[in-house]
Amino acid sequence: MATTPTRERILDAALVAWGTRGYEATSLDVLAAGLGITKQSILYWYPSKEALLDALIARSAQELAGAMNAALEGAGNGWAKVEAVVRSVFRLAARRPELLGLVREVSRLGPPAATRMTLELQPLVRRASEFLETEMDAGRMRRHDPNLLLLAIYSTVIGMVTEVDVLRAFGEEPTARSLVRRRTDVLQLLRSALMTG
Amino acid sequence: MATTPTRERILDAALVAWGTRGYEATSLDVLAAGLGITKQSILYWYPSKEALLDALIARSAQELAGAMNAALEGAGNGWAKVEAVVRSVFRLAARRPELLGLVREVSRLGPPAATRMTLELQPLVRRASEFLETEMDAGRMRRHDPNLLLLAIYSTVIGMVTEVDVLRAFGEEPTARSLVRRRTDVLQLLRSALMTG
DNA sequence: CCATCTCCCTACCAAATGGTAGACAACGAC
DNA sequence: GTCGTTGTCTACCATTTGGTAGGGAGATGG
Repeated sequence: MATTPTRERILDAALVAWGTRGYEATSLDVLAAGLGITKQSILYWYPSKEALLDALIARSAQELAGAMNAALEGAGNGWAKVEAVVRSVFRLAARRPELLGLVREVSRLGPPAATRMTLELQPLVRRASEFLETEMDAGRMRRHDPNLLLLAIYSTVIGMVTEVDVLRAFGEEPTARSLVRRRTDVLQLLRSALMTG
Repeated sequence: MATTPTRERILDAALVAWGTRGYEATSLDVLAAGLGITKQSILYWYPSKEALLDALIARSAQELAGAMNAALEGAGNGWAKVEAVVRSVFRLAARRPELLGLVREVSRLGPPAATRMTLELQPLVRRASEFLETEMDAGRMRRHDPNLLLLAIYSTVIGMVTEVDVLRAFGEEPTARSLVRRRTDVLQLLRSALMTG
């Protein structure tokens, strides 16, 4: 197994720390200590904390968009495809729970970080919107504002983060499996609202 | 108009600042400057930053629970009541947009803050759960896990915060009115999934 | 064997943070 | 008038933060 280069290891550590404890709450020193290096080594690879966040956003957005795009371009249509896309996110989130946490964190941070991530994901959103319109034109889905549907689906996905928070507040650490099952159930609630027939 | 006592003004300022920019991101100095006082005056009323957060959580949870309780104890049943409760939150959030922001922020902060808020809202959650069970027993609502339904409804409400973030990422400041309309639409999506007949 | 480049380190620094100590003005009670 | 209380302030402080300057070990290449 090839040793991961420092550059990537820093991104990994930042993803975990910032996606769970938060950006302001995790200093470069703490980040470095967890990697067995010093803060100055981080600043060698990334000129500032903000630059590191920027790089992390770029990589994470690409990872998310990549997974969803694959499902979106794949076979099938109607509800099956909606489910396939959402499931692709769940699979990713089960492997890297901090990814969704980072999305939540970045959107909370506001511009310029949030703007950056939003722009990065925009092509994907547009493609998803087009898909929904096609489905509605074909009569396979009830007619709604596509952006509204995307928002509802997005809420379902990002709700996973909230759910983790709530469970943690009770001192309970949820398993990836239980989370995915639960979120899939919530998704099913949407199904009967969205689909015709 | 009676001048609001300092104690309350501090809570108000903290709610706005922490509910939008975040807890770690807003120092006591900044908070005090906005009030035209010094950090030491804040520390006179609240022994520490954490104690201030604690007091803020208590007051905010009470405010939220109070509004929802009134709607929950009111007349009506079935979907009308679900809508009444959610609308009561929307009305509150339209007047004090930072309230939901604080809920999001606190759940992100994790224990002990999140635990505190969760406990504070627990009675309300239990009562809501009982209401849903009554409705299902009476056949006015499809049978589901009540906690699942609450989670779905909660996602709809808290999604308002996410929506604000996303819009702000595009440099757009949403109006309270447009937000409420939008969220009500999302809520309607749930309706057909939940109700019988 | 020397020069260069890569990568991480030690040593600092200025600014900001949460918090403490204590002075001081206003004010009501006696 | 004096005394205690209340509420705010100025003056500090220790620690932490993001960031800079520069040294040095080790590989690489001529």
